[in-house]
Amino acid sequence: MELEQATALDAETKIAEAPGDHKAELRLWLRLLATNTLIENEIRRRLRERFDVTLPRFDLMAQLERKPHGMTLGELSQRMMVTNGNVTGLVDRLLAEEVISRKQHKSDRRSHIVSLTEKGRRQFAKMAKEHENWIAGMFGELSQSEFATLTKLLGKLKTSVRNGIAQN
Amino acid sequence: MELEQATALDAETKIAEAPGDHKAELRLWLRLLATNTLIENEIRRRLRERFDVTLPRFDLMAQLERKPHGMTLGELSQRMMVTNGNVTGLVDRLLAEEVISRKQHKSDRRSHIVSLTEKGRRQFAKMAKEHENWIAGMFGELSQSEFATLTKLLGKLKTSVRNGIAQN
DNA sequence: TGAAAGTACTTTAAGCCTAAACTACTTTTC
DNA sequence: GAAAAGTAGTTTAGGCTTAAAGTACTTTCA
Repeated sequence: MELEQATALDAETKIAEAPGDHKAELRLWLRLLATNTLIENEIRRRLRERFDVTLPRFDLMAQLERKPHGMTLGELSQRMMVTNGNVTGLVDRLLAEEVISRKQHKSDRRSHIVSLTEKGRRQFAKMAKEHENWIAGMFGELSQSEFATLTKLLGKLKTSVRNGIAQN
Repeated sequence: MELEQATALDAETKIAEAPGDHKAELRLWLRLLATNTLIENEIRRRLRERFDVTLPRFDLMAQLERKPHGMTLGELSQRMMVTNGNVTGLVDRLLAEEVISRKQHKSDRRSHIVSLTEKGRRQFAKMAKEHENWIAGMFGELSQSEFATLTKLLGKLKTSVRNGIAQN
């Protein structure tokens, strides 16, 4: 039943909400978005400065690194949550840098398997190590239990979002 | 004290970590990123489908809606966490749609004030209402207390990230 | 007061990203 | 087994985004 401050959150807001009002949900979304953007912009900046690489390229390499036998473009686009056309372009650019290779699928001639080259694996290993430290540095103020709670609740939110989207 | 499922988190990971290993932090970041992308992609899709508008344009209008007297392009780019050049382009497109207006700053001739037109205010009001419901629909599975905890912890994370970036 | 430094914004070049239309191939169905 | 439906990937057109360089104006300070 408290009034809202300029920037602070208010756990009791829902109680006083008018029907159809979802300010608290909106605030959570804006906070999630802002936090994400803050991190993403900084990671982008550092990847460029330190390794002259873009975040989408780093992300694509990270996906491939987990699958030594490679994966199809379609699987890549699903995992990266982007369109096929987007992956086509990224793959072209990474092929030109010789950090990935592409070969025909054995049985399905529409399909192609891409995987990291040796050069790609080496390059990615260096980047991944620093990247991990950057993230740890940014997350340093959270305690272990806050960490665990946040990870758990985000998992729950993710499930809720997936279901909310599926239903319409 | 829970054991890890195939996809679930593991609160005890840190204890067993090798020095210099930050898998738990990385997992939190990936989960934050995935959740954000999931929501953002869906909001983008619905804004396009329902109102034929892009997320950046919606976002810019949302910023202006909170400031009836308008704001400068620089203030917009700060709040939206994008570059000045980006805002220049967005403003051009929104001017062409006549949902915002731009006028010279009274005392500083380098500066311009943009604000929503009447048409823009009307359009935004309609969109904002549905947008709020979309978010609420996606977040529906969280309890009130989970909601409050998540909002609080994200606030803390945001502060940690800001500080982590500032220190370098 | 006038040169130097700084600020607000724009322009440019290049990469990212999407939806929609397309090509080539595979699977289903009758 | 051939037409229809479906799938993997590419192309295209257009918008978003950035870093870096440029223009026009304002502030600082010697």
